[in-house]
Amino acid sequence: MAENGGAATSPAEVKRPSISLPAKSVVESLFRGGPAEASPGPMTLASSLFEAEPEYRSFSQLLAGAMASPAQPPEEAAAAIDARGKEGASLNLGHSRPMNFSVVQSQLFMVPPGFSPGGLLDSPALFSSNLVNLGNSHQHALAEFSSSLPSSSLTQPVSTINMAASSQPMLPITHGANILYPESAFSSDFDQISQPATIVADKPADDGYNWRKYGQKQVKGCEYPRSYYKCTQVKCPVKKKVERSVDGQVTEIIYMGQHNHDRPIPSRRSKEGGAELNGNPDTNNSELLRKDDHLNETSNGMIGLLSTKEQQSGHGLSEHLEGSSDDEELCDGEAEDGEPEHKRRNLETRMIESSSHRTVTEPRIILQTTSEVDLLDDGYRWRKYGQKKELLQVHERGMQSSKTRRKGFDRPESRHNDLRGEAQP
DNA sequence: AGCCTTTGACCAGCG
DNA sequence: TCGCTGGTCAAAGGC
Repeated sequence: MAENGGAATSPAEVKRPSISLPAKSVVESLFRGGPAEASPGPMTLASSLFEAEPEYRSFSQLLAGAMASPAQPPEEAAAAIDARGKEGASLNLGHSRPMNFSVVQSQLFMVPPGFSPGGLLDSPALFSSNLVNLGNSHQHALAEFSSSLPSSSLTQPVSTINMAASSQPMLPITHGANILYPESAFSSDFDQISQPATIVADKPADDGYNWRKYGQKQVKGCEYPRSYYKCTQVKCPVKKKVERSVDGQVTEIIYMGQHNHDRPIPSRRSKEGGAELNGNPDTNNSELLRKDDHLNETSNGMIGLLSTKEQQSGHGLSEHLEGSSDDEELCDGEAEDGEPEHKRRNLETRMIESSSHRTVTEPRIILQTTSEVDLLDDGYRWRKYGQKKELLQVHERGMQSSKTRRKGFDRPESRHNDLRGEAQP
């Protein structure tokens, strides 16, 4: 039988550059106050950057401040954000910071059921054109969410979190160490249900709901087989698609639909994932969930999308840093012509549009480099050769990349969609 | 016994 | 019309 997407998908063969923290730098200060051993995720980096700037209280202020470059006064930056808010906004936090690394936040922060992106989406601070008054609770919640990312985040090239419409529980995020953050950790009813702090990748997404796998396919252009799950609750229309890497890590989860029922009782789930329930919800999660209560007021979103592919892909950072490489985040065989990718993007866009009741503006936070030559600690030395001022264009590329995943491996183009006895290694 | 996963086959949309 | 592709069905088997 044909190899699953090509034998080249072996993790050992895929060299994924990772980012390590500079021994001493501003970065170090970012982690102060956090758990001793916990390394923050990229979002933490971002949020920490925000917090390190006390004068920026609201997200809009953060944006304004971030937008302001030495050549662009904050007022102009804020105006630019106002003008482009509907298209998303980029943050340039590097203007006044001696950062010698960069983190690009792009694409996928899709809020799954329970996390109620509706709350976030309803938040004018995050998604309105004016980007006004991001409540501290939101900012804090976001920061908390970020801080809950696994420590391995720092060794990931880049964290891509995309927010779109969904009412699904927070998705687990897998990282190299098979640590998942339970989507339920962001659900409003978390307080009532004992939840794990971490779950392993054996379960694609223990979000508190019960899922039945009803299919699996090798999707063309995607590295890993995609599994199809249905919520086992009767008459619950929710489905999700999960892509896994060969080593079992979830690389992407796409939620479709909205649960029309409450979560099953924990005992039910404990049967399926007893170990998952053994974890002690750390204070971060607990607090985060309390924060999330503010966010979980509405749930109009229908699709959640989460991807860790860019985290796992060592190219993500560098390409983002180069500022024009989102288009390269294509599945194999599609990078050149882009047409199939366009099709795919349209399909996914359609999915979201058809199932969401609102127009979703994806947040896009970009931390750009400031120096011409940046040491990224990913083992390579990067030279910045360009920068675009047009946020709209950047965002549009971001929209594309949010729907595309970099495919780093060759895979057969012939029809081998069905996995026939291709057991996991 | 019930629920799950696996997997070959089928279906529908699209170019 | 045909082939490709993603999504789903459903039988079989496992736990």
